[in-house]
Amino acid sequence: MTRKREGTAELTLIERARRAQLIEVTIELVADRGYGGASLAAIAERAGITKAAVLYHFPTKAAVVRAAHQHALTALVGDVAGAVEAADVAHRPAAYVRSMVGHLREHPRHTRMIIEAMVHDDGDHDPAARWRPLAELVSAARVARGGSADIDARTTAIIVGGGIDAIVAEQLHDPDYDTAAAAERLIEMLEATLSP
Amino acid sequence: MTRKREGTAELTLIERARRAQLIEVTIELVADRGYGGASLAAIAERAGITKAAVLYHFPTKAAVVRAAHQHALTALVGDVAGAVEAADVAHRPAAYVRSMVGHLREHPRHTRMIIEAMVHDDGDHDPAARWRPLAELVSAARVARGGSADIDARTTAIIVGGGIDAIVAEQLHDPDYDTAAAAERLIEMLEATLSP
DNA sequence: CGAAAAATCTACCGCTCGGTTAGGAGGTGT
DNA sequence: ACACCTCCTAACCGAGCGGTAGATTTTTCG
Repeated sequence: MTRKREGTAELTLIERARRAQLIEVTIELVADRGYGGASLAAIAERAGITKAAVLYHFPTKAAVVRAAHQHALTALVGDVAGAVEAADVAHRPAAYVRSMVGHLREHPRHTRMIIEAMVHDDGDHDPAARWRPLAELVSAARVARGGSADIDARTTAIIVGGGIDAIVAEQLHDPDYDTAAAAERLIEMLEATLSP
Repeated sequence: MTRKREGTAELTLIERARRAQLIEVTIELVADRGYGGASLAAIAERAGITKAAVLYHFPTKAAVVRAAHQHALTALVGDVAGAVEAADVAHRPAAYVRSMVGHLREHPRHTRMIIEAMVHDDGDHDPAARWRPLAELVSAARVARGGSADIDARTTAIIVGGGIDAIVAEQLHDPDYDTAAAAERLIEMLEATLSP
């Protein structure tokens, strides 16, 4: 019986290590072969164990993928949040774009993982929701520059967010692509709508 | 043996009709339930026939999806090409964005079909290639305005293309979203990098 | 050492997938 | 009446999927 520890989990060291390893290989797999290509058998094989062992550590395949997605996502948002808070309000949208593109450049697999999970998994996920933090930074920046709160910061955020995704996608295809320059160009376009 | 007509196909009327119907329901299916949700059984059921009958008209499932994708794509590029040619060179990038967003607004299923096929199907598809026509319009427009050919029209095109995708994705989630206004905002940002 | 607990393996189940095979209904031309 | 072609169905196949059951090895610890 797959009785598992309940409540405030104190995980064994090896359990921790396995979970971390499984998350790692799942990210690799999803990044390289897409969501559908990350079957339990494939995950197990790359981790050097069997399907059943994988399902000993996670209740379902969906849980594995969810954990992998979460792992990639929290690393990203932590990084970006740090960079954004270090900037003054008027330049936070730029800092947001710069740090996000930078992080994704250094962790391309995480990128694919996040995009794949977004696109495929949860049916109707609102794109606007994903970029709402950016929308708020845009509004605040406009105010800080003496303008009115942008009445359609939502649209600006959606467009810029799409630009970020596109830059990262291009880098995934061509590792030599200069994403830093592309980010600056995107920021340039963003600034054009930011000033009053 | 599935011997099929070879060479310069003269298709029967009913064959034409079935093929068109199958393409139609495939587009619906892919748009609503994603690429993976468009199984042969699902396509057949929605068309009122059996899987085997579907495979009588198309050699493989991939061929059905390819045909559906092609159908959606040619309609789009025809529409856009017309609008672009009607504009003078300096304003063609704007016309491109406007007409593409407009077309996709009127045919939301086609949109999903195209995006889904791009993302999922053919492995490593270069995003830059998809937006290369736009990149050329950008270069030409800069020249027409007396500037130098943009040295990184590629990046501009990638960013703007990502913006288009994002606007359309948002419309798919929220049918009341004002894509026309969003397109104008995107054009505004584009124009900022277009003038010398 | 020896028992309990943790981690894993082997073997299987039911399901769905894309695709194949053999054949039959219905119209058409001779 | 017969053969032919088009369009379709019913039944099946092998592979891969996520998941389960029970035995078995490995680790932990008194």
